[in-house]
Amino acid sequence: MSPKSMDRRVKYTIMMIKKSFISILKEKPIAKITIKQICEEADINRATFYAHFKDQYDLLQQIEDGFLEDIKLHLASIAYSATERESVSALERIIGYIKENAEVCSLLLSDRGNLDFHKRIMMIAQTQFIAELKQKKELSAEDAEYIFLFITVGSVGITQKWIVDGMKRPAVEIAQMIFTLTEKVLL
Amino acid sequence: MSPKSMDRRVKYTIMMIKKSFISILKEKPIAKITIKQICEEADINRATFYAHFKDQYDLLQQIEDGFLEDIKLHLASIAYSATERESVSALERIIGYIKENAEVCSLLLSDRGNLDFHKRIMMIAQTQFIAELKQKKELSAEDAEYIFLFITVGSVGITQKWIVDGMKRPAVEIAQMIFTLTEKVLL
DNA sequence: AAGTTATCAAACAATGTGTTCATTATTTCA
DNA sequence: TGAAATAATGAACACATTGTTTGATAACTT
Repeated sequence: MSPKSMDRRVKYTIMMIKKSFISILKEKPIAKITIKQICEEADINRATFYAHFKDQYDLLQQIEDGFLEDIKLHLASIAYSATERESVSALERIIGYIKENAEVCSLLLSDRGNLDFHKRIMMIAQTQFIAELKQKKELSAEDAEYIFLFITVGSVGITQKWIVDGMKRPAVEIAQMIFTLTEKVLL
Repeated sequence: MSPKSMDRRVKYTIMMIKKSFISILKEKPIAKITIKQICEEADINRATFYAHFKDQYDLLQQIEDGFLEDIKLHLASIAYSATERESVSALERIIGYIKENAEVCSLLLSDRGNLDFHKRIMMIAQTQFIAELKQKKELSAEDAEYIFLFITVGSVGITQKWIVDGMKRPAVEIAQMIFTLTEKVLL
């Protein structure tokens, strides 16, 4: 279902529903949001909602998926990075993209979204970077997983704090910080 | 409201409700759990539920709070630890306690519970440990916060994975791993 | 044993859910 | 452009959950 091949009506409907949902999500946790409310705010029939989404959670999931799709595209243009400069740059790109879409991101990455989404974003940037280091160092598969997890989740934590604090620092700085901490752990 | 001062009936009611809730939480996410279902499984009147809890989320919150209370007690017996051995031991204690109460913990710390709860547990063990290192190193307050966050959230990630993997490794090993990674970051 | 307090069953209006169906509006493409 | 295809709509529906209130009953405390 690429947005290109969609009927214009469908595009409009989905756009309005997502917009409405995001707007409501700013005010209350997802558990308190009703389908009815989403539809009223979007001025979309409730039956139409059910034609596209199962419930609020399915809707959130789809928003997140679309987001990751975008991020992947942003990264696709970057060649596989072997040097530090390139790694940091990849991280910076992602973090910069997050800043551009601050409104939605700060929602999805705040307490509102779910932790899995955080992880997925960070893993995109680091997976290949970590893969190399698995080889370089002589780590058991399981140990490597634990360390990988430590780094990934920690990085997510940092990004989240940065967002909550209003994204005042430049993205490069955060990217550099994550990279440095990662290196230390892998020393 | 310490459990000591409670009417026996109240103790019983709350016990049954929590038990029922935990049991249901194994099968479905909290959002899909209804008050009615909790009460039926607990054989408690619905009106009685509302006398004690606002909703499922309030109930979960209270379960988590009780849990943290327990953990704090477990730690209270440990003197302020300055050496590595003592720090690791403190971590091991917590992780060991988690293992003892595996059933509930694996729920609260899995995707089911919320991230804040993870953080709160780990912070208990590390707060004072980190405090020292803020002084030793010359870090700006903000930088220290970011690094602290990286470590805390990363540690939570490791513990979570350990639980999900069935807690096969001994608790000391995980404690040692967290300590080592923490030290590396702070190097 | 008497007084206090928690739980209970039953009932209630209010609200949301998920689905169906005929009707209307928009889009697609031949 | 005009016909066929498709999507959105409004209304209605049975059903479930919610949160609250009532007076009666049972258990606890002192």
